[in-house]
Amino acid sequence: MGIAERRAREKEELRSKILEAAGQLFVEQGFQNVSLRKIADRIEYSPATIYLYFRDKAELLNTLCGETFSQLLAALLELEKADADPLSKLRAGLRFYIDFGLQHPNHYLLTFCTPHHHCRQLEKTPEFEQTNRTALETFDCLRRSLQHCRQVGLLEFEDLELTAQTVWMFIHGTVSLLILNSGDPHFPWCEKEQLIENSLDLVLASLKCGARTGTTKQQHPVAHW
Amino acid sequence: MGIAERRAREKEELRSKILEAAGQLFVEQGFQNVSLRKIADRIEYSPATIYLYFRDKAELLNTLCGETFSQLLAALLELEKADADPLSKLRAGLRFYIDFGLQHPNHYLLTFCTPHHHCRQLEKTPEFEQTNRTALETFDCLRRSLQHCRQVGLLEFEDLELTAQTVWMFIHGTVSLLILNSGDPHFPWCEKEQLIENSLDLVLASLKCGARTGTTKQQHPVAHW
Amino acid sequence: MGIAERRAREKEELRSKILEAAGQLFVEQGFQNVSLRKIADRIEYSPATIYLYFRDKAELLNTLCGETFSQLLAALLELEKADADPLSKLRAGLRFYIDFGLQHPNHYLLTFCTPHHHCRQLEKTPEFEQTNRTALETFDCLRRSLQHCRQVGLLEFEDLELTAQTVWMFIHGTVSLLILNSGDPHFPWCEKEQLIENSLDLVLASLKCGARTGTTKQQHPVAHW
Amino acid sequence: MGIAERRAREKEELRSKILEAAGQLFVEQGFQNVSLRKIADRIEYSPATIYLYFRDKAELLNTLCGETFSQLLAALLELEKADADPLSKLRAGLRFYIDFGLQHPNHYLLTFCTPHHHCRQLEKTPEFEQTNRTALETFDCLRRSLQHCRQVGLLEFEDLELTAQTVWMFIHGTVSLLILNSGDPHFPWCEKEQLIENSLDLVLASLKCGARTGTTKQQHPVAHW
DNA sequence: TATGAATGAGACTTCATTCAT
DNA sequence: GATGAATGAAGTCTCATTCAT
Repeated sequence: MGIAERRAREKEELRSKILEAAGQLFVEQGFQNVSLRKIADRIEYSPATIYLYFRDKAELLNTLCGETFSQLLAALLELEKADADPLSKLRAGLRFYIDFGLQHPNHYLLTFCTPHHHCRQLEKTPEFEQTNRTALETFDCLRRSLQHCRQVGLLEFEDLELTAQTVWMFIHGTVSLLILNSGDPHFPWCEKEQLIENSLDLVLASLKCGARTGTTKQQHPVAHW
Repeated sequence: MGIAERRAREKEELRSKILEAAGQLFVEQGFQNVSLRKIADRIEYSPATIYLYFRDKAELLNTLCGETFSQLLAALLELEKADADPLSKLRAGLRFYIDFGLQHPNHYLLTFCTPHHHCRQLEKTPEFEQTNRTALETFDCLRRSLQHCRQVGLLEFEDLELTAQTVWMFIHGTVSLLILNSGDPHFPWCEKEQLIENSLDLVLASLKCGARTGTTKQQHPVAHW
Repeated sequence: MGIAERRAREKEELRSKILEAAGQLFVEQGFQNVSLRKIADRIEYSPATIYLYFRDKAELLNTLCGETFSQLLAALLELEKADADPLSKLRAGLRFYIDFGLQHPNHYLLTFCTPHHHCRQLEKTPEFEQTNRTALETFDCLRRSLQHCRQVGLLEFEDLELTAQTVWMFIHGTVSLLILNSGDPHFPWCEKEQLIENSLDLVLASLKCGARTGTTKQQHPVAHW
Repeated sequence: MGIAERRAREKEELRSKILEAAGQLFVEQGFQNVSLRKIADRIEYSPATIYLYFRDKAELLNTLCGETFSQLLAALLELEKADADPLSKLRAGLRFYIDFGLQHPNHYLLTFCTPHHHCRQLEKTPEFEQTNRTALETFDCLRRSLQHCRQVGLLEFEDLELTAQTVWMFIHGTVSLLILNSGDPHFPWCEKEQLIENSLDLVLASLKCGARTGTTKQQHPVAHW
């Protein structure tokens, strides 16, 4: 009994070690430059061992993304239950999303900033379906939160879906640039905390005023390249 | 003299050919799938020839991005001269930036969505310096444009630098997600044009209302992972 | 006592299961594509278990071939007992050999069409000795059958051993080409049944006429390559 | 001029070296067990170098077979011109075929005794088409030779195609067993030269007597396994 | 007895890069 | 200036085999 338990525990630990090593290497060396061999080297196991835990490289990556989403979703669902006004909760959720990305830069880049050309073949696997469902649920949190704010009159907007997607794009822009360029000495970056809070301020402000009010769509020259 | 001139001209032409072929291939096949051999094949030269023009692959890529963003800068500077109100010109500039990204998705991803681990060794090369200067100048366009709008009372904000960086982050979020996920069938994306225009609307709205007005910074739980 | 017996029986059953699964897989997937893991998967045991029954892959294969050819021998011995004239029985035996090969193409290929480089180490094992004895006995059937035919005047030939070996070579040629190329669309193969019967006709005809009669050994140019 | 020539010569030499090494290794280690690495090691070149001469392993094998056929065909066509009676020429051709196989055992096994599962993808390449055409032409030599013998009354048979294919099967049986088992100490093989000549004697005898004469197709028990 | 876990070796293949010519 | 030839390193992945439990 104890033996079986210990085995299961050890197996789970190695699995985690693989995922952790993979995540670290992605940050250190860039996603494309990490091979299964390097991951195996880092944890001092044979490359073949990895195949005992993940069918192939694609599944390893997918798992990495999936785990990230699960954690994020769980935390966001927790935040929803908080006893606070909808706007505060919206802001807290967005802030949480940003912090989460900054604390898991490798997973974030992997999930949102990397072309997933390998997904074609994964689309039918149950793991992928699961990851996908989690992602959609996560986005649902944002929809709900915005909807709440509108219902109680704290925010104004017409199209919920369009608004939610735009808000996500903005916040994603903040997270991804902070991850990628925070250490770049060639650009006079403002202080990180300031950038985050200002992002949240602007996003919420844009929805408070009623975005469309007085805004005229301008004619713009089309870029031909 | 004529001979030397012709030689110099030919040399420059081949250099351009290489860059052009590389750029095309990036668009066609995606960044990761382009090898020097493929570039060489397309222009019907030997792979070794490329090394007469670029020290290594990194330098080739860096040059390519640099040249691409020179085009962006040139176009944005052109837009500045237009005879229009500052707000329209700001909006046109942002729109142009988005379109540019969508039309050069691979260059955009390479420049803004990829960790640049290879830059260490490039930092001292004159090509890199040049690229960097271009990037800073491009960002200056945004600063100037925002400043104009504030001066004439069309927009309100306190910190110019902070605002410019935040605006860029938002717009970058729009571009990068549109590039990466526009074809993703697993997410109910809104129509691309709608997303772009809504992004511009919201960004400008946030600056019109005076972002800080009435916004209270919320206490938020810190994420521990 | 009962326990020991049951255990021995169970052990023998698992051994049979392994051999059976291996045989099936060879037919289904071709010889080269069968790994120990696939065999283990099919019987729902661990790959390691196979090593409790067979020293290594080579021994497994050897045993498999040995058992298969035991079946051939048994059937041929049965045919011998039939109440028919010797020539009919010779023909029936050869026909049986051909059919057997076509029904066990992978075993046949493995045994007769594949260089046995691994035999060196196997030569001393009792399993190999057994296999070998079976093969020799099988060939003895052919010798006996030919001898019978000669004794009763149905066939004419001088050297029994030489004749038997030649007949086997011919029939082997028929079997092996039918196995390897029967599905080849690039060659205008005659109908399989025709080829088999014609082979038998020609073989027997050659022995009826007295092969040497009137045949002059021709001078032939030696091939130098 | 001299330089280009030398280069071309050197390139051709290396190509030959690769093919030669591959052929040797097939004999020594068995076809399935030869990897590109081993071939590269033997000629003391890098594995990658082989890819400069052959697209992949399949093309290397195909070339090997193709070259063999070409040599065989050329020699057989030469034999056809000889001034001799058709029967002698037929026998000489068959003998030549046997000798050729014994002198190129690796090529022979590769071409005629190995399942060509990899050909599916090759079928459309011009190299494969060429190899195939050569093979068909080679078989045509046999057809013509048999036809000549029949025309001048030296041999009797009904169906030319059926007869040619059967003769080939017989001769192939002789060649392939001699190649594979000539060194087998477990079987009391007759002397090689005797086996060859006896094969030729029997084949020709079977066609002289008129195979069908007096041969009754026997009822035979069907093998059920 | 049976096996889960692990691995060394090796499979085919591609790539960025170098160098003699 | 241009390149044909060559390669070391690395890529993903499979396999027969071992061993502690």
